[in-house]
Amino acid sequence: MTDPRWLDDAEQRAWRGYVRMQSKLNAQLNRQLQTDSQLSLSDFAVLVHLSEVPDRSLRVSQLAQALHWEKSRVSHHVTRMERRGLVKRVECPTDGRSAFVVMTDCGQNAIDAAAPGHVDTVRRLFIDDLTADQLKALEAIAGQVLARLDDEECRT
Amino acid sequence: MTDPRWLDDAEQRAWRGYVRMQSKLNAQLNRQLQTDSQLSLSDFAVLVHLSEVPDRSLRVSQLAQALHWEKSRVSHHVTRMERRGLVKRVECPTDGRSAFVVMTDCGQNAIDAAAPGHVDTVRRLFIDDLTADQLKALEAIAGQVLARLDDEECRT
DNA sequence: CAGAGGTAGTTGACACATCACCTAAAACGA
DNA sequence: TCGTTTTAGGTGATGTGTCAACTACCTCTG
Repeated sequence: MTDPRWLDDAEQRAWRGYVRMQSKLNAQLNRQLQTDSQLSLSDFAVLVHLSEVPDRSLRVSQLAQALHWEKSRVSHHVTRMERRGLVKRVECPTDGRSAFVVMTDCGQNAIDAAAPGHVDTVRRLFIDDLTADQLKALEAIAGQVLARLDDEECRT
Repeated sequence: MTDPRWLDDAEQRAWRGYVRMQSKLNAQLNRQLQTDSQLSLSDFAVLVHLSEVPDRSLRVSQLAQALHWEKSRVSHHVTRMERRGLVKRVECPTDGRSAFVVMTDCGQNAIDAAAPGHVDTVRRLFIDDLTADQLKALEAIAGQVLARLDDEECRT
């Protein structure tokens, strides 16, 4: 490692601001969803993906891909959600290794009940404070950084 | 809850991009720090704050305030870091309730060793891909959103 | 100086994430 | 067809984060 290029002032401010925003925003969104709907952001993400798909059913690996989660994370999370009746596992008849994750009616109700409050919170805490230009800037930043992250990931 | 205002296309793109960037970036930064230096981002944050302070020592509540963490989180984390010898607890002689968290030499070495690689990763994955304007935009966004978040928090 | 109330910190229970490893069922090639 | 490899998914251990409840100590007021 050659002499590191420390962050200059502007970089420092941007980075620390971003980190702090990110962590607080996450915490608040989680808290709102949890207290108002007894769901975590992760539960919500899983349910969203299942609700957007025919039969409300995806294989574990598809879910992992859609969510950009590791399969083990999906598996653990599905186990917990299954315990609460939000989803259930169904074995695949044609491939003995495979398992479907199916959203139950209870899961559907949960997300229907949670979605409006969640969107509202996302707006209140984030979207509605930003101008159209800022949204565009953010989208661009996310795009660039994600490209870099994906790139880096492949290289591994 | 009146009819929710769902996100329009641009908002959707910005929001989803941000969420995804945020989660992947976090994961990668954590992974790099972990594999190269056996530290988590949280460990790193604690050590940074301790290293910037006289005696490398802060009371738990000061640490909590500096990091914007709950005191319970600090307590748990300090326990884990203490187990690894990165910090130690010292009772306060003047206030029997209080405890100091002091960075050990081992902790100092750990952060000295970790910092260059971490900054480098932050640059590679994030900062260096962004223009000065983008950094300024990001700082502004973070500022606005944080103001809103703090505001919301007080209100509670 | 008693005791009411606040403050500093810890603890236990639980949810979450990651890692390394494991099992079983395909798929495939000699 | 047999044995190897790949693929789908699950498991256990460990570290992390949150909440609610708790202990011990300080402080302040009558």
